[in-house]
Amino acid sequence: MVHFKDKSAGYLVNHLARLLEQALAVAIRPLGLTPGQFPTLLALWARDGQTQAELVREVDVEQATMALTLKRMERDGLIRRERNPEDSRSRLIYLTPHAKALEDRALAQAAEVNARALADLDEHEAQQFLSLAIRLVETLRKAPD
Amino acid sequence: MVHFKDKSAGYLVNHLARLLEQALAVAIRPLGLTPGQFPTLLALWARDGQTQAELVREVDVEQATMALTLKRMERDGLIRRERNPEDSRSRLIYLTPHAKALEDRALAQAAEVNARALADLDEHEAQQFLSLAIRLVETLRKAPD
DNA sequence: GCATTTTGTATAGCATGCTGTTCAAGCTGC
DNA sequence: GCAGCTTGAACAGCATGCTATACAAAATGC
Repeated sequence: MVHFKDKSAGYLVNHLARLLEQALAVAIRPLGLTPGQFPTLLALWARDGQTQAELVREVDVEQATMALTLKRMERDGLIRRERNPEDSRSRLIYLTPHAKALEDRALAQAAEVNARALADLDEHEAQQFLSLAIRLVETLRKAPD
Repeated sequence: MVHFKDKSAGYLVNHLARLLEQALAVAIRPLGLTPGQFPTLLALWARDGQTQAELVREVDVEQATMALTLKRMERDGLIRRERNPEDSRSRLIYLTPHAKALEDRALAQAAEVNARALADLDEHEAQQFLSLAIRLVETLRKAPD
């Protein structure tokens, strides 16, 4: 019998997200990183010295979530904050040398987890899955409700 | 420029899962339900009177997670627990009449959220996405690490 | 030039997930 | 018939997400 859960995008995506997050957690634990830090690290590896508000827009989480993530990253020695000469409400967020040094190994672990998840799909199917996922994200980001 | 996040199954699925969970939260809030309760409700609507261990296997979350979810559901008047005559370590979990009465409306809301997420895809693409997602879930559930 | 609005952050409170630990009850083997 | 293993469940501690609130600094309007 086919259950609701095999026909529900929400159910499947939630389940898949938990499995992927777990796999990533295991893969990057030896580096002292956690899955929740990954999107912010990607943004900072791409461009160092951003404000919290910029990171919020790029990572698409709520400001309160980003504030807490940055607090943990600071605690863990991944970032430091310096005053922003342009706007004294905000501070600029910079990666520590330690966090910069982790980039290659962290990306390699993430790529390995992705490859493992997609292992059962051929090249075309994998690309298809990513394209469709992007379209769902875009659809939901635009939907006002 | 294409970012890592547009090529990473993990990044995309995490983002998509957050968007879908949020949309579902809004849609079922008027019913007094939360997204985390949904998988357990689906299992109990399909078969009432299961043990916690059975629900854990069906929903595929950790036992501690299920224990806490059930505690909140009990607090919210969605379930009650009765002693299991077969095994006094466990209790059988039953939906309250209130929770049973919510089934149709809750399923309708979930279906509406799924439809909205898939709105940009045609019939074939939507089916393709669900099939591929199922295969990723199965691959990761089998992977030992 | 000042009141109002907007923007940038922090914090509290809560839901949902995890690991680790503990404990009771059932099962197994000798 | 009991020691030891297995199974069912609860709870503590923590990460990651959300909403709601609060407040300071910047921008805007008149």
